[in-house]
Amino acid sequence: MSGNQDIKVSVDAVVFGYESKKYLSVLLIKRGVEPFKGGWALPGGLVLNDESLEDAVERELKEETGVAIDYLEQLYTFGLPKRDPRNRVISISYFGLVKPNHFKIKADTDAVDAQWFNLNELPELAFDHQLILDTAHQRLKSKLSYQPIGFDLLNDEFPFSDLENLYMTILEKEIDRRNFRKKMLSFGIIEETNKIEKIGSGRPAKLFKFNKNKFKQLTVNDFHFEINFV
Amino acid sequence: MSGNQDIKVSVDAVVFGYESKKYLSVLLIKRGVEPFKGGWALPGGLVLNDESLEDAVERELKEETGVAIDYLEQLYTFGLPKRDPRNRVISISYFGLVKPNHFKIKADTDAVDAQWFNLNELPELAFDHQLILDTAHQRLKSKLSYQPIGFDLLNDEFPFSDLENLYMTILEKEIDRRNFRKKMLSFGIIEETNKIEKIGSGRPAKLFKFNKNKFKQLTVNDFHFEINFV
DNA sequence: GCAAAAGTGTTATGAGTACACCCATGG
DNA sequence: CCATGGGTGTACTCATAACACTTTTGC
Repeated sequence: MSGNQDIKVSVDAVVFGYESKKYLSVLLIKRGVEPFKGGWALPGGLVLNDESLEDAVERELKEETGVAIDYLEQLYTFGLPKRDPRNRVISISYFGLVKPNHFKIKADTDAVDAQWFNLNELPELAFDHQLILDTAHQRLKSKLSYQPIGFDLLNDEFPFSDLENLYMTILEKEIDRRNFRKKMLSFGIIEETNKIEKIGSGRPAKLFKFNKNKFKQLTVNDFHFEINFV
Repeated sequence: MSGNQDIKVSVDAVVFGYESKKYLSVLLIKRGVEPFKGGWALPGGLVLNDESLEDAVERELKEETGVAIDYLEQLYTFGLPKRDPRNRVISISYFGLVKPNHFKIKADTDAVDAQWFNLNELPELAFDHQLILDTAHQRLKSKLSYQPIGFDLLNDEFPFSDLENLYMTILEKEIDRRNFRKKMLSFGIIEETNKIEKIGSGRPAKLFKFNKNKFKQLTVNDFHFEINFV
């Protein structure tokens, strides 16, 4: 019952980014060692003896990709005996989001081969990483409806159309713009700035801001965020 | 980055039971070894090298309590370096439910000291087990509203009042009986049996049954279960 | 016939849904 | 003045919420 357990502990992160009006992206790294050398995988690695799981994820992300993360939560722990072909390694997976601002991959690191992939054009992934990714994608889809995490995929100030498009892209649904805006604003957690963004053609858009503090206040008094459309 | 990682992997289970019209119970065991020898803790233990995490939980539950579990899902992984005072041990926690039928604790086992505790009258718990328990309690509360897991806390056939009381107990809310019944039945996942239960005083109650297959069918076609009352 | 719990229907209110035109800008 | 995307209001429908009396049994 003790002494001879031989299991390694690793963390892996599924980090999503959103390119305005386009698609979801996922952060992957090219493996430099066997197994699956040269293949693509989620950023991650073994946990050090004296660091917390969260610290491990953040360290690995920094080392392997240099990307700064805006939202991070634990996803699920994958532990089938054969998920790593060599040793037994269980993986505590994390789910992360980054704002477009923080997309930049720094090249000053070990495993230089970090890259954003369109979620619809993924390469084959090492280990059970496709399963982990699917789990994260599922989590993103469902959380979007009952927690205001979408804002961590947008810059601090954003035009309303970005928010609309984000929801439509992730939920893979058409959403009525008027109803969406009405409901979003009704929560009272989005503020209008007095800035205006002019890009491309068409009428310039007002910029809005998510008021995180307001949201936290409301949450205390059994306030419920929910966005659900047919 | 490899070779000298020294972290043990354990599983722990928070198993809830419901005593009709009374209260929620949690399954605990009395520890036979240090640390916290003689104290109460969640059932669990180290994962064996060649078993899956789920197998480990089920094995430990069987060994330590003899209780057969009706619902089991992964809860959260706790991994702070100091959560175990001696070695580093991360714990993958699970969330379980048992029907009243299966409450019996078999005494033919190692750690004989397994016992059900009223959730409102808990002893002090070993390690960070109170935190794990709180997390599980939270999960139970929130899942009850959007997944039909309440049925795994009742016998296969139950009077409607049991279901009502279960929801009121767990959600700590008064619920209008007429509206509750109307909504529950409207999902079409509960069947009336032609049995009747007479107990104590008052009018005897019809017994109902949860139709799991019907529920699964519906789930495929974007059916959404949700019970929310003010 | 009294106590205890089971069973049942209607109305009012508010949230969700469907739907289409005008506005501001750049070229 | 045309193309492009931003910004806005109303009416209908349906789900939720509030609410109280009757029925069946045991004692």
